[in-house]
Amino acid sequence: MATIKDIAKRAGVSVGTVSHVLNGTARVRKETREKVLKAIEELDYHPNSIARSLRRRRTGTIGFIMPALERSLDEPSYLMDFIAGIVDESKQYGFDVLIASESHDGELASYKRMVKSKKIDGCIITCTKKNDERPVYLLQEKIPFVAFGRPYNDLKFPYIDVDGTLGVYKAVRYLLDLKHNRIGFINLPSELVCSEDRLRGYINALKEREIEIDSRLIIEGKTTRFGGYQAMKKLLDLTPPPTAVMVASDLMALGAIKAIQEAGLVVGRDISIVGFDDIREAAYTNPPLTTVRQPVYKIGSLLCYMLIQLIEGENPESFVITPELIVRDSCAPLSLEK
Amino acid sequence: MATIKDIAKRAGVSVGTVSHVLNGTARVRKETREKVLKAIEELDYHPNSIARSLRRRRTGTIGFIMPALERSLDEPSYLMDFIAGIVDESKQYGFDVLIASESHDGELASYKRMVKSKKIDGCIITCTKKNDERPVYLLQEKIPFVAFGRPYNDLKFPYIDVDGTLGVYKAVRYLLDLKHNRIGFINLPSELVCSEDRLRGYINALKEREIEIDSRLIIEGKTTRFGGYQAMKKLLDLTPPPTAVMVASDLMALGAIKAIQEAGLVVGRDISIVGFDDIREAAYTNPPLTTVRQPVYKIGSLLCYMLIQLIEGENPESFVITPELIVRDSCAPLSLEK
DNA sequence: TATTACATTTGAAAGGTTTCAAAAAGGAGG
DNA sequence: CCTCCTTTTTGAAACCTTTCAAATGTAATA
Repeated sequence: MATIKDIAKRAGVSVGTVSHVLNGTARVRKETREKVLKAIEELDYHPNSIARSLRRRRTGTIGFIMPALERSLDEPSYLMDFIAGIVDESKQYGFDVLIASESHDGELASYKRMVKSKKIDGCIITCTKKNDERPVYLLQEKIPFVAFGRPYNDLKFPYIDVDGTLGVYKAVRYLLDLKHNRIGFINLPSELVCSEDRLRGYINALKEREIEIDSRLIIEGKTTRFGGYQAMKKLLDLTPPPTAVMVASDLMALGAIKAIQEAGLVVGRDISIVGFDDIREAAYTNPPLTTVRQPVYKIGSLLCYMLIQLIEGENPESFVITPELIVRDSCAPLSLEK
Repeated sequence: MATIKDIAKRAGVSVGTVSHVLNGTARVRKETREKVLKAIEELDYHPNSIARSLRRRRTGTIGFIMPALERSLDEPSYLMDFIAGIVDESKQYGFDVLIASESHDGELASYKRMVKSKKIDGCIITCTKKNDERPVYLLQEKIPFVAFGRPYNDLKFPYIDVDGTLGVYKAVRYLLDLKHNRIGFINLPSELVCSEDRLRGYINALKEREIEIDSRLIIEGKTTRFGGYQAMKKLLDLTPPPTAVMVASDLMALGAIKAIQEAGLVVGRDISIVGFDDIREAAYTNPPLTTVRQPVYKIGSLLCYMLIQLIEGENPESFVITPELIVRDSCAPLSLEK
């Protein structure tokens, strides 16, 4: 396989010159450049990126570690879209994406491996938890990183977040406008940073209408379909059960729908459901799910861009995205149900 | 950050010795080893894998490129499971996974980039097509690779495949046993190697029962939910429409179910459906989908293992997996429908 | 012609490992 | 104490780039 030396020899110049042609790091006479380019073409030379990384102290690779949480059942979720966003964007800048899975032994093991081995220039984290060790570690080791999800405990790092409070607020207000006044809320596990935000949206909406919060209507479940299924069962056991339910993730909403169907009720007639995420499946449930959209692919690609900025020494701006309520057919006015 | 030199200095030995301790490439006296290990511990030293890769001419990284086909709509599909299988397995052997997406400009561009840049030791391909350029290229460049899907055009490479012919055959025979005799078949695009196999299974099953093949009942669709939806519409327009349909992918089956529901029919009563893949959603459709299971996570991890063997100079055995029919509730005997 | 300034090119070091031949150390036998 | 053999350790080359100071070439100016 051709190396830079072969090119130098063939073009009759020094390796330094070839390097300059390759990287534009110095002026080189036009004729010389052309000789070099010709040799490169003829030998089908491609720089060895490993050698390059070693010398430059930059690998052109970013890391992403699949959160174990989302993979508990390897269920369909936003993850594939998110990764696609990262990968597509990274390509624009000549970066590659190294992917790993969270080790079962200690959260941090994978990050340490990635970071210490020097294979990556920075990484993207998602699904931030309260008291998450990862940002602390990455900050301390001075590894560039960006996160999907806002910082907790006054740590400082670049992030993108979706305004979960606003999203849930919009959704619940929508249910209230449909005359529902006994609205359940199925939330994410409280260890997740975003679960608190979403709960606040629920509370805000109810308070605004001066509806008393009934804590029995608020249930926390695992982030899986089954988690939603179980939570919904509990809500259906209440007397009276809620006439509408806000579910903090679509995946859980799918489980909730199943629970409702099993109880012989019809979603969108007997009981209204709103989800959160707008995963692909949401448009295909029966009835199609009304939900709060998080543009996950976009967030993936934006985060990737931010990370690359950070790696290049710039200072990307963090921001919060305003989610949109996507109205489909899983909700109906209360009056119809009577 | 500590380098091997720092360790050598601190332990009072040469770098060569440290390297030997690290890799077990030579005997070193117990005391010496302990001195070295102590220094490593104290300085929290981790070998720089880039330097190591350069010298060893091995990166400890394998590549996977997301097929554009499956991503046309980034729909949930087997891909996430497949990747998880690869990533989890690679970890066992200290390999990392580099992930890229297929370029729109020319199939091969991503592979060339990965391969030529020397970032990977080998790669995994999936979704092989008839006249696929990728295996040809990889073979020619002598890049170790393994494939999910058998070779076409007498190329030779290690692969794992699922016996699509047998899978479809089993499924169709199951429908025949339920007394259906007008069975539709929605197939994958014919450019895919596996589409032909699956069609053969359909034909074999019908021939065995001496049922004539009606070519109007065989439709090819895109590998998306919408593709299945469109194909099903066409089948429903036939007079008479089929009483049962074999769909060559679950994702397409989801679309088909939607089309059936829109036509006011009930899946599992008015019309029977069998899918192929057993994606996560299959268990959650209404009614749950009877389908042919491909153990995708397992295939991902097995392929990963095979690739690593290949990289290490061994000669992994290719094989074909016998798929299993998972019976759920989307099929009913013909008699009931009358 | 000698001097200066500038554009272009070069050579070698550096980046952090592995590996191999050779050197050093240690032990046994004479 | 010397020789021979084995075990352990060493030093330097190699992997392929980038980069920087220095060298060379060229043209313009005095």
